[in-house]
Amino acid sequence: MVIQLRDTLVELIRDEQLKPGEQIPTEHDLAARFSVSRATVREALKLLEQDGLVDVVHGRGRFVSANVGLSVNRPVTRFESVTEMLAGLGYITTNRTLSVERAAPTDEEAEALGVDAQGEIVRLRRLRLHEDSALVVSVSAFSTALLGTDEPADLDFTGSLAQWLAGRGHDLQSSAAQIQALPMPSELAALPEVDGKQAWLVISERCVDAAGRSVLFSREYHRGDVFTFHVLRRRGT
Amino acid sequence: MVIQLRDTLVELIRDEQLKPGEQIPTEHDLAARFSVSRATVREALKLLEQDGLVDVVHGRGRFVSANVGLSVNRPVTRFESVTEMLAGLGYITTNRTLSVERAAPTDEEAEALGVDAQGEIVRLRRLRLHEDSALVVSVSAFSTALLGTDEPADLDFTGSLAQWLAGRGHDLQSSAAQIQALPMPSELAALPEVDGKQAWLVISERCVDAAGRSVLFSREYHRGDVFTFHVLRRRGT
DNA sequence: ATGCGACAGATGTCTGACATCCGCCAACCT
DNA sequence: AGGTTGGCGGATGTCAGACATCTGTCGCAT
Repeated sequence: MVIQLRDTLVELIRDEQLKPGEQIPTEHDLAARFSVSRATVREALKLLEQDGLVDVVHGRGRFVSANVGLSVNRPVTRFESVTEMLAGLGYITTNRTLSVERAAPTDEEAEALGVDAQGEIVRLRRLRLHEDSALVVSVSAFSTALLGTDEPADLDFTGSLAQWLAGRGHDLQSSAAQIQALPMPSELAALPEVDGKQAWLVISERCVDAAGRSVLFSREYHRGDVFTFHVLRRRGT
Repeated sequence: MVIQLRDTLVELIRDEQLKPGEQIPTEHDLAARFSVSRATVREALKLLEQDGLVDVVHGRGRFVSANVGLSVNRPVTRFESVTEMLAGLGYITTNRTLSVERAAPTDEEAEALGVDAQGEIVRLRRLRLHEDSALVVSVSAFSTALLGTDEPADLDFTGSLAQWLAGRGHDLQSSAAQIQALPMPSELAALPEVDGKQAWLVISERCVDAAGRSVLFSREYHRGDVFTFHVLRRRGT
């Protein structure tokens, strides 16, 4: 109910054309208007404050803040698989697996997955192709323990890796990501489908499942002339 | 007090080594422990829920969620000027102004600033140099109204543009930003300090002041081999 | 004119109560 | 014996009312 009220209040602010600086109704009024208690109203308003949509001044009231009016479509802060992202952008792509193999982890992979640097991980390299050109190049690493009795070569990763992991009990929930602009490593740039002259927008992320375990480290190269990421930025916090 | 309690609870979760899935003390216990009312505890906990740090199950309790353990240093979601960012990363840079001039806005600039496409804006192009090499190339646009009686050429922008705007009553608060990986436009790549072969990490953002006005549209090119942005990503919301 | 206090109205916090949901377990029925 | 039901404890969700604290305003006394 608090959540519902919060969303209602957001609508109210957006729809009533309340401009930054304007005062919003008091807790008492809102409680009366929506037939809920003041405590409930306060919890909803607190959420809006944390979102930076309203500012509060003790003794005076609440005022819509500067951030209203700023919004973006698919913020990078929303965790989603490459498959989901491409579908959301309307791209029809085909997946091609370049390689699936057991290999020694890079330092980065070892640290992210919490495995020994002398150990072994599964590394999966894939292309997302659109009209015979690679839009995204993915290099993913995960623990060999997830294979169970299967060998890497037996598996079919042309679908969503996130889905495959979910089937093994690891629902990806969130990640800590790095964003860089890099050229394509020469080994991958050598492929005919991969444009080696592009700037590539690279997301390297450590993904954790619902239980908080680091399950996947992946680096996704997004073609620079195709992809744009969006994000809202705020002072403080 | 709610905010203070929220931060205390975050510490409590982090320091007590509570792992994802573990239950946190009940509202009643927390209220007793910190000598506050249950209402106050609830407001603080609601904030943690919105942050995705705890999950709540009606009738059972609250449990620390998967996102605990994920954190990054200087998230892109934190709005800061290039000057602040470079200082935070420990770079000592010198500013060089390439040009300040009245000019016709690009479509993008006109839309972001809410000015007529046939109108005029001030465009400022600057370099942040480190050891005679450009780390960041900025192209900023703002309304000519901000000049007052001054002419562009009279102004000194070697300091922080954000500070200059603040002095004119426009404290930059937040922005909606795009992130791309692009080559440097040829005109700027021609400069000896600018590496034209680099991939550049580009942030184009519309910045709004405390009153919610779109004050500044800027595009910052960050050298790809130097800069890495960080961000937390979460499912939902 | 200036300063001070009363006052209204807003948010911040507290208290106690009841509603609802969940997990558990004992009593019950078949 | 086994499955169902109902009660109970404990957790969150919501409510009503009260008081505390802060802000701006207005009127009155100096």
